[in-house]
Amino acid sequence: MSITMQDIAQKAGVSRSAVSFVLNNKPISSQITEETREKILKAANELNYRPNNIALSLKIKKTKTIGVVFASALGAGTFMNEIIDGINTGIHQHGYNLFLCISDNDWRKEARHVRMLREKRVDGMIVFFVSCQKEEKANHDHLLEVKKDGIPLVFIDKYLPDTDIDYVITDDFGGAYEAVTHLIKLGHRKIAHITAPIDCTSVSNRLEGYKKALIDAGLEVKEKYIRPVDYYKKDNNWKYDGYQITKDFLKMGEDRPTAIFTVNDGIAIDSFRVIKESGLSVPEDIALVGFGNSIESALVEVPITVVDQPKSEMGDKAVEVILRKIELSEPTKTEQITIRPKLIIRQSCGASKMMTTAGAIS
Amino acid sequence: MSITMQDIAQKAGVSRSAVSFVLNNKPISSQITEETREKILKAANELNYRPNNIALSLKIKKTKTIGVVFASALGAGTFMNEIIDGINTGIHQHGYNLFLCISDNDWRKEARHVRMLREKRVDGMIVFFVSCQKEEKANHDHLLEVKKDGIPLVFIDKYLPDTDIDYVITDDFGGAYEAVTHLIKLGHRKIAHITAPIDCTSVSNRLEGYKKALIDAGLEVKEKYIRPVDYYKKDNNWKYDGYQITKDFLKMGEDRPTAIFTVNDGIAIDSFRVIKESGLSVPEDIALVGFGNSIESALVEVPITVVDQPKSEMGDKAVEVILRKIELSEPTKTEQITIRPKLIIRQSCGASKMMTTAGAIS
DNA sequence: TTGTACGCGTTATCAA
DNA sequence: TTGATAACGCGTACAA
Repeated sequence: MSITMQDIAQKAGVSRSAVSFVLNNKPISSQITEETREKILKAANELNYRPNNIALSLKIKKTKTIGVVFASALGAGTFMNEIIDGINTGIHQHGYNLFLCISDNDWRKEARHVRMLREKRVDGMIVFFVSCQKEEKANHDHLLEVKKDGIPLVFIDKYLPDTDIDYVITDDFGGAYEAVTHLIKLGHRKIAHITAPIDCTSVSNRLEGYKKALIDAGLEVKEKYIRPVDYYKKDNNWKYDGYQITKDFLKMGEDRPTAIFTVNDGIAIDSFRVIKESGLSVPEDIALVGFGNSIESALVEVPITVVDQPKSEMGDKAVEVILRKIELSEPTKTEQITIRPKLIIRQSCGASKMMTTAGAIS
Repeated sequence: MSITMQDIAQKAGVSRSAVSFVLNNKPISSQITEETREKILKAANELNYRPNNIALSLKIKKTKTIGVVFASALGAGTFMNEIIDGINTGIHQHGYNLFLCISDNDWRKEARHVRMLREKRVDGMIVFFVSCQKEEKANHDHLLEVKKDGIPLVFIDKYLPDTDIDYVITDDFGGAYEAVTHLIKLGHRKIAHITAPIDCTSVSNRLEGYKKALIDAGLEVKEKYIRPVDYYKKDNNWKYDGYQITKDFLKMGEDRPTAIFTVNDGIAIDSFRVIKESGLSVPEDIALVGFGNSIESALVEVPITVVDQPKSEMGDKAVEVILRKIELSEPTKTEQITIRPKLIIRQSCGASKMMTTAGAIS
């Protein structure tokens, strides 16, 4: 069915070697008549020939393909898109292509995908892995196998502690620290934090940043102001429920927080709705800061101040790292990159319209 | 570097054939001692073995991979995500995987991607192609080559007229017709349409639906109410500018339209902003209906009534079609599927809170 | 220029 | 159970 060099050779009435030489512009092909060369090119063209990359890959043991695994395609607005966009740009410039897998927040599916990518002999993998699914903690053996296999692996946005696997993440600690410090500077003293009930580095680092900012400002860290959301099921997908916690905060009377810093934008938007429904207003009664900078966060009635996760930069960097590993193929040292996020000040905390920026560090 | 069956055979002290039989659960392997079988399995496990799918593909001439090409990763909110999500679900259930390419609205890049996918010997391709980029009309030869090659090809969301290539699209005509009819029923007579300056089926079908709805209601189709947007450059990407056209409409005095139907949500949001800035209000002064149902459309201050493109259904269907083509491998008849969209009534046209729905047709 | 041969890792067939 | 051998399509090296 599919056209081979043999077919071209036949049609052009030359040898298969000649075809190979010409098609690959080998130095030897300079000793081939211009006439023969054109005959070959013409035949290839007429036959709609495309080299068989599978055969090539088998031979050279390289696929020029990067496997990318994401926990969710629709999780947080365009989170995946922006990262993919970053990955994509870099990847193609270097002649690599992208194998995409979505694990739907199911670590078993993730494991299947990761093993499949190994079988497909991708040259490297960029993984946004599943931390846990409701109750059950995720298993990560399949990721360690990749490492053991010697296939370049880079985590994105979160990492596995206690391993020396490369990663590119947002400075969650620093971002949270800056967000909370911003609130403190605006005069807030009762600052709550809504966190997520999962055990992953990004979530816990944000929590730590929140605590440290309070401590550095001489404020007390109060457990009653730190609450994890619950899950609820929507469209057959587990989502976070920011409503209940916010309601709880509103019922605290005297102790009611004057500001809430949430672990992500989705929850901040939930909070906004609850606050509004209760007759209070943002930012006058309660200030709000989210984390992520999803498109939604900017479109809410009162645009929400957020820590901007540098999504496409993470994608860019992840590509840089993985290509370095692939091309050097030497046992290089671990690269663990943290990108400093910007705080985007909008209207949900009543601050002036200035913007705090910070460059990237690594 | 990579472990082969040979390595396993060696380690287990058996023949390579035995390994192959056991690993593939061949009937012949029933004649193999339970002991040998376990030795083999154990060795495979200890060596962290994964079959080489490249070698397999070369032999069986199947990659179990579908190539997916998108014009843009960030074009319209989560448009791509939702389609990919649909594609992804179906694909994995059937043991297929997904090779993703983004052409950044550049048809030359698209051509490179499509040819690359042919070289990678994907079993089929789902393509959201580039219609044109500013001034220049896109070339589609690379898509015809795929067809000529006999590789199953399905277009998504728009198609190439004058070809018999399969596609799965939204009923753009019907959706537009319903949207405009809705406006007419609400009493509007001066209904404008903002279209796009590109020559592609989805855009022109929406325009035709708009016209037909007017005609069927006995209203006149006026050219002054039909205007294409201009492009502008943002983040190195061409975007549509809905602002200027809307401003022009507002300046029409007596003839000012009382309703605007836009070819997509992004433009509807632009229009909303212009209307609001001019001191007028939606829907009291001007009603608005968009097309797409991007997340943004629901989050605007006045949530926008939109035609809901059935994105994940399009993905689903595209997979169904392509798998049918792949597995049958017989020259089956062309499948061109049109999915009827729903009109989602929100607050931008002042209609009551009911929802018009319609099932899918094909 | 050509023809021949090898190797990449697998499946598959056949004879031992 | 085991070898041995062919085939998949290509790159490459070598002898003619």
